[in-house]
Amino acid sequence: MAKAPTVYDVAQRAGVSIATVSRVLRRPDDVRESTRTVVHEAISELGYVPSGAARGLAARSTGVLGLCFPDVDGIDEVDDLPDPVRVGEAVEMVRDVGGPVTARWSNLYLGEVMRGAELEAWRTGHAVMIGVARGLRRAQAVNELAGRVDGLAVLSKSVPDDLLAHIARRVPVVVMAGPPQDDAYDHISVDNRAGTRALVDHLIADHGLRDLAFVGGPFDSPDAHERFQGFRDALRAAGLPAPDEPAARSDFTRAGARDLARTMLEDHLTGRGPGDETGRALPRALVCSNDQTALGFLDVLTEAGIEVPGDVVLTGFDGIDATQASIPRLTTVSQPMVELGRAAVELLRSRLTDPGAPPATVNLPVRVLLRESCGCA
Amino acid sequence: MAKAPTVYDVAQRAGVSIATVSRVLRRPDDVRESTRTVVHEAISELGYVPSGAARGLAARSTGVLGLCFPDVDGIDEVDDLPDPVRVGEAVEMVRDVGGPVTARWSNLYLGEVMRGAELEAWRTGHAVMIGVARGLRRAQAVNELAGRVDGLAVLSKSVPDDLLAHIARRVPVVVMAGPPQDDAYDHISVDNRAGTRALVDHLIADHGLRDLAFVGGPFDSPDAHERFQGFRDALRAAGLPAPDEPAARSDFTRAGARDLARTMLEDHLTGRGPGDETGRALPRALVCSNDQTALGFLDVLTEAGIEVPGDVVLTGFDGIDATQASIPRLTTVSQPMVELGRAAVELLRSRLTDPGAPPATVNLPVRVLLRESCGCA
DNA sequence: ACCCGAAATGTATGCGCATACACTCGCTGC
DNA sequence: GCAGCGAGTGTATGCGCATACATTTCGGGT
Repeated sequence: MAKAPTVYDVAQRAGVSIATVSRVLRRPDDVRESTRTVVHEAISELGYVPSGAARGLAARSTGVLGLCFPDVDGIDEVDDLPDPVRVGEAVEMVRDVGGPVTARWSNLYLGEVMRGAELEAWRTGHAVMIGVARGLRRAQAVNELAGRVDGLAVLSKSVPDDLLAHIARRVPVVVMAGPPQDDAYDHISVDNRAGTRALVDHLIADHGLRDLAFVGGPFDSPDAHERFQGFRDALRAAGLPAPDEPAARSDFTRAGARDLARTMLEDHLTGRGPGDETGRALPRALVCSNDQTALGFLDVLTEAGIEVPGDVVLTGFDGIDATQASIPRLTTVSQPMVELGRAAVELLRSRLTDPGAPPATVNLPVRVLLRESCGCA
Repeated sequence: MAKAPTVYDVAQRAGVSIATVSRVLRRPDDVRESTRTVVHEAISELGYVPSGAARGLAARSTGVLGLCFPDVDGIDEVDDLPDPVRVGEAVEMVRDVGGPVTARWSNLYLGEVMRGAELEAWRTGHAVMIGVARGLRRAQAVNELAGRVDGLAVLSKSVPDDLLAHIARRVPVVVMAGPPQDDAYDHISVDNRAGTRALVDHLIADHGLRDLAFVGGPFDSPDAHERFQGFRDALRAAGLPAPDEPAARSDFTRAGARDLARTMLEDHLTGRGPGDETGRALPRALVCSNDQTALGFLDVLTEAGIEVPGDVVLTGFDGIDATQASIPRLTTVSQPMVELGRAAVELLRSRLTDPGAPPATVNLPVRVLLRESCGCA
């Protein structure tokens, strides 16, 4: 690393001009084979690696696409960081007494989106740079990311609107997993509504259920809202009355859902008076707005001796791994995480090709996974 | 995106020189407040985002750190890509009849490593660029990555030696999760040996086990080898005879482990002659070189009516999520994935600070998770 | 008012590369 | 024997910024 060799060094060593060196790398067919060989030898001997910065500057395009995620760790400032494991520390023995399974869903989610993006980027010869819009210096971080890339895919809600508007003046922006929205950006969204609709259609048509309730999510979650709409679509299509509001709202966490479930259970019991049979007052099916919610309900229902799917049918949304491990396994709707990343990059590329096209929205299809919790084998 | 504004545009609009604009961004304290305000206004009005390429070129440092992963998808060429989900396709209904839980361990693993790296990079104001050394154009991809970063963290085995040597002449390289090796690079490794040692110490000391066997991994896995060494360390320390070779070798997959387990079970049974009690011939404890192997064994043992930990004690290594969902839950050793990424970036930074220091190797401690499969509560 | 040092700002240059354009050859065709 | 041509190569320039250095402005002391 004494001093990284440049085109000039290579040119001198190979006895050619820098233009030829550059051509050997960029447009090999324009150079005679014998010359090419000489240059390659010089490159190899010197350990030459072209500077991406210089190339990017000269070519007016970096060949890098950016991916911007929200901060799932909830770290606001440098001080919030947990201490790193100290090097040389002894092996730690932990008596793991159980408790809720570690929730790494969001990490997996982001990881898969990244994988999809990287895959598609690689296919087309792009590199991927990631950034997390986190902390007080968020604006600066996002700006720097935007300054280094040819296009930026942003996970919905990870960047404040004004900041997004600012960087969008420099690079094309694709918003991932947000609600289809009528702004100036391209969008990749997940078909929450159609997914829930298909799931509930199945519950009604194939399992003959008519008494269904929807457990919603936070008020500010567009996903939860869309899923509720899908729920209503299905009910209406079946000629059933569709509620205006979810029967309840979870905070999307398993623990929160447990509390909610306990409350609901009590209400139903007391509301029916003493001596009533457990759970009879519950809806026949609970369609939850996400998996964590469904799993929390499952915990409480099982604990209370209410059988799933016998007494109550339960479904989730997202397709997290834990839904395969629960008893019974949870019927859910699987998110196209990898596709999300791929589609975002694909859309960015087409935007770069045709900057003038009107903003596009791509709605990705989902997959309904039918398992035991809805009564399927 | 008509034409991204530059410092010149901002300078003109603000009525200052480009040097002042640059200073407002890089060293705000050198600029009078009133001037700063004017410049910031111009920046905001024009939608100015500094070019990372130009800055990198001028500053001779990009502020980007690279992360290079192997291709876990096994994609060699562009043609190998699975078709992306088609847009506008209908919701797919999948009857999920069970089978092995989807193995997303490696994705999670890489994702967590990335998360750790990003976290540490963010802390110090760096960006992270990822690359997957995949396909036939691997050399080019890695070169481009190296050309764009100030330092590169490479997952062991993801880059061929000669290529690594080439790029190491341009940027500092840290090798992650490889065996401690005496090459010119900095290394971050996981203390496989001490982890297994501690685990087996526990089996011997706390559970009084004396008849233990090690289920190894592939011959070419340094990790598996180190874990075996830890196993032997513990036996020897307890005055027990230590085998020269693992009792068997798995291919690190759950399915492969199942096959292996069945074969072993048959051998033991037939070797003992008819009428013998099931499983009595098996070792009292099976220390597996990774979790997938242990889970595969668990599948087969359970199927055969052999109780874990009653008849056979079983342990794994890695700490994948599935070990929390198995019955019984698997005692294992958890990998410091996030720390791996953090430590890599930390090491890169110190290397950038002091290029002259001798190559360093950091050995990350692991955590032993004691659960039911070894007899712990 | 004037001088001097510090603070603030401007000017000029180079980072390493891609590329437009100019140039040199070796041929072909006449 | 020379114009014309294309393949191969060299020369010169600019990409947008950071920064060394030059210059101006400002404030305080006398």
